[in-house]
Amino acid sequence: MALKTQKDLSPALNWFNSKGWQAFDFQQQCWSAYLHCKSGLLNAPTGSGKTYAIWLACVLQALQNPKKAKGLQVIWVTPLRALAKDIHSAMSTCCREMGLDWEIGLRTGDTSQKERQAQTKNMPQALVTTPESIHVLLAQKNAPKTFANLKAVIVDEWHELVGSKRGVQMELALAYFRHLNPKPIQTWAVSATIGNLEEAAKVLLGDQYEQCEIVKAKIDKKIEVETILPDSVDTLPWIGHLGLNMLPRITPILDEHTSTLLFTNVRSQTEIWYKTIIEKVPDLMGLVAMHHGSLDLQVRQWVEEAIHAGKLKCVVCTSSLDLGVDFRPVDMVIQVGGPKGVARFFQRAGRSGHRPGATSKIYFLPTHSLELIEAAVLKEAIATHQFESRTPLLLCYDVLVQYLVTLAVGPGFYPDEVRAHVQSTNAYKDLTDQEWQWCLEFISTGGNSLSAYDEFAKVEIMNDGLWKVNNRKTAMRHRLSMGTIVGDPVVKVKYTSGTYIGTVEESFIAQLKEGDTFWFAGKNLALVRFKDLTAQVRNSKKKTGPIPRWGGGKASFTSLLSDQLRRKIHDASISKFEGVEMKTIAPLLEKQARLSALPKENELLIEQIKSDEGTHIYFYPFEGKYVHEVLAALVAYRISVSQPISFSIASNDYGFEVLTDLDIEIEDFLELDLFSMENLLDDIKASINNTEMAKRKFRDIATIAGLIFQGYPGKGMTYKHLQASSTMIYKVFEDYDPENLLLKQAHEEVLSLQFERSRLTESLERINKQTILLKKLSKPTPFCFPIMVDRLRERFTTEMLSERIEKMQLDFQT
DNA sequence: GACCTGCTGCGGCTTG
Repeated sequence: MALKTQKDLSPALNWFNSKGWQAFDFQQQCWSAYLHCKSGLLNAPTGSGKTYAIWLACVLQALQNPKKAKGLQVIWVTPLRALAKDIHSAMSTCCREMGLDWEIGLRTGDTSQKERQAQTKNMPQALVTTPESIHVLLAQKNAPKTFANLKAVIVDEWHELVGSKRGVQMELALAYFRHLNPKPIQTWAVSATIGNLEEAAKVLLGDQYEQCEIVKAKIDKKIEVETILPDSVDTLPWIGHLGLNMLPRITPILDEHTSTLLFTNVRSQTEIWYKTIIEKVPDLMGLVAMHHGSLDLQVRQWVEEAIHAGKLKCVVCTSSLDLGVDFRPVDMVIQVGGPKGVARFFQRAGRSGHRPGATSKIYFLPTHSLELIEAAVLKEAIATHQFESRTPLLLCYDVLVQYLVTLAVGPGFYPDEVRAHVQSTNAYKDLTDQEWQWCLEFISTGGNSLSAYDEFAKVEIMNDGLWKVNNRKTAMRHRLSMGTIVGDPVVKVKYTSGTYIGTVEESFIAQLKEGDTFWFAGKNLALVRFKDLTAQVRNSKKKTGPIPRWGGGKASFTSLLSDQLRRKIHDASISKFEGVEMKTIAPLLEKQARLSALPKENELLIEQIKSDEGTHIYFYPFEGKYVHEVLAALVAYRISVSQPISFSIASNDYGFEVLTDLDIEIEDFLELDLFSMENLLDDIKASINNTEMAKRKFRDIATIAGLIFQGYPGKGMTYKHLQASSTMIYKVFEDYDPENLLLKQAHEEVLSLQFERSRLTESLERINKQTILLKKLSKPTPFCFPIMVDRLRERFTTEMLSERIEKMQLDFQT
């Protein structure tokens, strides 16, 4: 029975009061929506108590029924194991204090086998878990029984999942629950920073969207953003991303606060900052630590505990600490370098002052001069509550195939039933008959091209029409490779004693000889031997040596950030400099205007410079690195079709360069309609090395779809091996089964995810409306210099690079 | 004078 009166909420209010907290309107709103059996989305800033709001709703409803509930009632899903652990302990305490006789279970990959078995026998009333673990439960024979009594599912940090295949996996699990149970299951997403709330709610609820309620907290979370300004813009470099020269400005901030998180954008930067801090500020030795995804998990857990316990003053970290410290606020946050997106910046800011009513504070440390504009944009976007949208994924055949095998490994399935609930999701609502048949065929025979190999015919059709995996080895292999996260193979770094330190890339270790030293995890290490994907090391006294670099996804400006950035530059072009950041950078932008120009919003700036390298042409769409990479390839391709010229290309978030060693004039080529929308897709396919990228994407897709077995836990596979088997399958599909949906998906993902097709189209449309502002220059400008250096860096070592830069400066001073 | 570049995330087994 639903509750209706204010009085029914009083246990929750009392509980809040007993904690010394204050319940906000949105919490009461959330409770009454929940108590009226609604589903929906709860949107409130970090640290506002939204977690408790929704949890208390579950508890209040449970309290209505004095008998102890049988079986699993509530599932709480989080994207992180660490978060699951935190929430589990908070929920247990809450239940005890409210007098609810419920068992709260925790199930992630960390859960012991014993505990798992106990759960299978006797499910707790509430389970805190991850999307992957839910699917593991779905792969058990008794899955229908396990979830038969389910009343509610809460998906925490939904914005982290929407927009990824993990989100699609969650959609499928929710659809399964909904169709298993005739009674409606209350489904709530909890989310802080997301631009497309409504769409996110739609994705959560699929075809049950009509019952949706969006509860939006009207709390104005106070966030103070302060840019650490240089004394003058001249002291900030034009290029670079480390920001180490600003360290003297950081130390006073560390002194003034008990605990600070210092966010950097990349792992090697974290290592470098950590090293520099303890070298330059020896007082902080032992009070600073570092945290990133390639460090040993235990070390990371220790660091999280230590900052919470006040043993550390500062942790230098990457996004690895974006989440996961939900119940552990720090005093101060510093962001080094541009975060490339508003939501990410906001999220990090929220790590400080993480309490209802408290003000969060974040310092932004620009590492090169143009980042001052980014600083101004971030400040404004946060003040006006603008956040990026998370685009939900559609028709991921790989995830669907995995899901079907999961069900076949577990209870087995009848295709018609499953098709109905699969199509009730947002991701697969447009799945065609043909595509569905293809998926069924694929899991039962291996499809057109793989039917000769038994191992791909995973699912058997029983006499009664049930689709089932009977082969034990197939079932085990499937359980071993569930989930949608495909990691790159890595090299483990261990002491000779066996103590684990962390992971680096194969290519980094490959360049070292035995005895060579390097700096990693805050230690000087020497390589002893490298065998079986493990680097054995010992401590070294030598202080020199390289710092590992990890390859990974390159962040690009989000479109929200790019839009605002173009506006700021437009403002600058009419000498409008608002805010301290813009005032500080004004002299540099004026220099840009003097040397070349500042484009208005309806203009596209193109700069042409001749050097002894040849003709450099720079375009500035200000659209983020990803889009620029494609545009650069497109422009180079379209010119080269008209006459045989070869180009080298480079790009950053602001613009891109095409360079040829020939002496050309750009206006000869502008008539070619370089940015035309005609034949766009074909030209892009021809210009970028589409197949190479698609092959890499295909590796992930093939792994998710269960075509490539990643090996047994702990054993691992070398990169070469993995790539080899996926290349083989790719080739088989290409030759014998070109209509293969997984192949199609790989090409599609390259275009839509890597190259942001929709953004590309938008920016081309804009460019076509813009007037071209062509400048022929003899000296590099603040805009083009960083791109120029970026291109060189790819070809030269550091020493050679500094010589080149010196030479370049001499060249241009003439 | 300017330069060290690009994140995160989960899950599973064997068998003495």
